[in-house]
Amino acid sequence: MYFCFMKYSLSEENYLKAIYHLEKIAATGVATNAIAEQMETKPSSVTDMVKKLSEKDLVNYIKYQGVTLTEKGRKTALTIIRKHRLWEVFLVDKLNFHWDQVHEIAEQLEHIHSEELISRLDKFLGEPDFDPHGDPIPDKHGNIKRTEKKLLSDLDKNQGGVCVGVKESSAEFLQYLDKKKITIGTKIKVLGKEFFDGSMVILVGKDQSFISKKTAENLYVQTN
Amino acid sequence: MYFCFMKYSLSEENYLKAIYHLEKIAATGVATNAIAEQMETKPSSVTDMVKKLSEKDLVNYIKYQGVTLTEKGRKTALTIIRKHRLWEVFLVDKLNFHWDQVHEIAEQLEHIHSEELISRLDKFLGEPDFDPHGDPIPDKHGNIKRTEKKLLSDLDKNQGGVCVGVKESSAEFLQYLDKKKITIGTKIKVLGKEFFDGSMVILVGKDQSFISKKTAENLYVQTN
DNA sequence: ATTAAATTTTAGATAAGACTAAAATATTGT
DNA sequence: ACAATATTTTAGTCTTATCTAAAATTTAAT
Repeated sequence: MYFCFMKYSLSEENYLKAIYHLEKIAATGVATNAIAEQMETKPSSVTDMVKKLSEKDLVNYIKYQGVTLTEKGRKTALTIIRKHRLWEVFLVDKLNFHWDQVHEIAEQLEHIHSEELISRLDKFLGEPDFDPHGDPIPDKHGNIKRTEKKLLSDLDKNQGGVCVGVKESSAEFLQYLDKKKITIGTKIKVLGKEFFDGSMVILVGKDQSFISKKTAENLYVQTN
Repeated sequence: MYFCFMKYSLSEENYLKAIYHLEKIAATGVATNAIAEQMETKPSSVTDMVKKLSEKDLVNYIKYQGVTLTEKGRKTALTIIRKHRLWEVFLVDKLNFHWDQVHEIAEQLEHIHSEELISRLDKFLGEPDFDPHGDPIPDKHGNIKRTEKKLLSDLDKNQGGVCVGVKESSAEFLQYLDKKKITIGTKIKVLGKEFFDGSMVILVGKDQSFISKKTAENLYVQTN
């Protein structure tokens, strides 16, 4: 398979991205309905688009049986995700945006077509491995650096780790974490774990903090 | 007239920009044909779009009599131009693109919708007044800083100035200037002017250089 | 194993933006 | 002034990406 830097439409790119993210969750082929919900569109529109993507060899599609990305589709989705995450780094690191403000803008920037631009942006940002939410940035070939990532709630007493991401990424949650002085790169150590409600006392930097089970279940830490 | 940060479509924005640039040249209303040529589209398409822009109060349009921008249209065009030029500065200053490589990418970036983004980008770049081609960057209200700009060919012997822009901006010309070590900000002094062909001997930085009349007629310098 | 419910697809419609061909209006040359 | 030419607009078609409503298929329930 040769390199094929075909340009796809905004809509096609968004569908590929949505399917990529849904594929990670659903073990089977991704359902039309699921895509429709994610894209905030109607199932019938999804069917149409999926047929088109299938013609272009970006997805495997059999009527009534859901969708999976082809290799070509997966690569394409990953280049879009790469762009999205690099732009997020730019917005946070260089323009001092807050990590909960950047998603919408990156949704637009990810569709700018220019290999050269992204290659230079990557260098300018210092070839980062993670975006501001702790999600890994694929390299230009679509390879993702996999890391040992655990939920904070899975750590035992006295275990420690570095915050590398969030599971839920609502603005509310991110703002809450901010108040707790927890961000990507923050070192966390579990000082105590309450049995009956799963709450924790943790060490954040040099200060103690109390967090609920729900919070601990939505925070990823790297332990190695 | 209150502030109205309506979002316009890609196509609408491109028409506004084209009309803005054509309006500077044509004294009268801008001709449908001229817009079609600039936009690489057909006159009939222009008529359709111009009607739509007129409905939205962005242009004044009377059948068969050409188009002019309304105040609202002009302001909108200027915010797009502002974005275009700021992104060009970013591409050249931060990503080390060459000034003849950035136009196409900026054409895409100029359509990203976010006030906040542009405001922060502007600060990040040091609130520049000129883009890499020497064109002025409108401020957020659409005001352009006017400067005394002359063609190099209009300077007399021993007069000097700083290169602030080009009239023609083809890649060929920009590359030629580059070979001559002439870029925005380069100090130039006229050492000699040949009467019969208008060619010049000039001082570029510390070196002498020979340029043709044609070149001198396409280089803007600031003399004050 | 049928029927009921949910999901998915088809068929037909719509809106934006572009096109072609033909009609309408302006401009120009004599 | 008036025919010839150029420009501009209209009318109708096309594509992309949507939608609704109805039909087809799959899944779930008894």
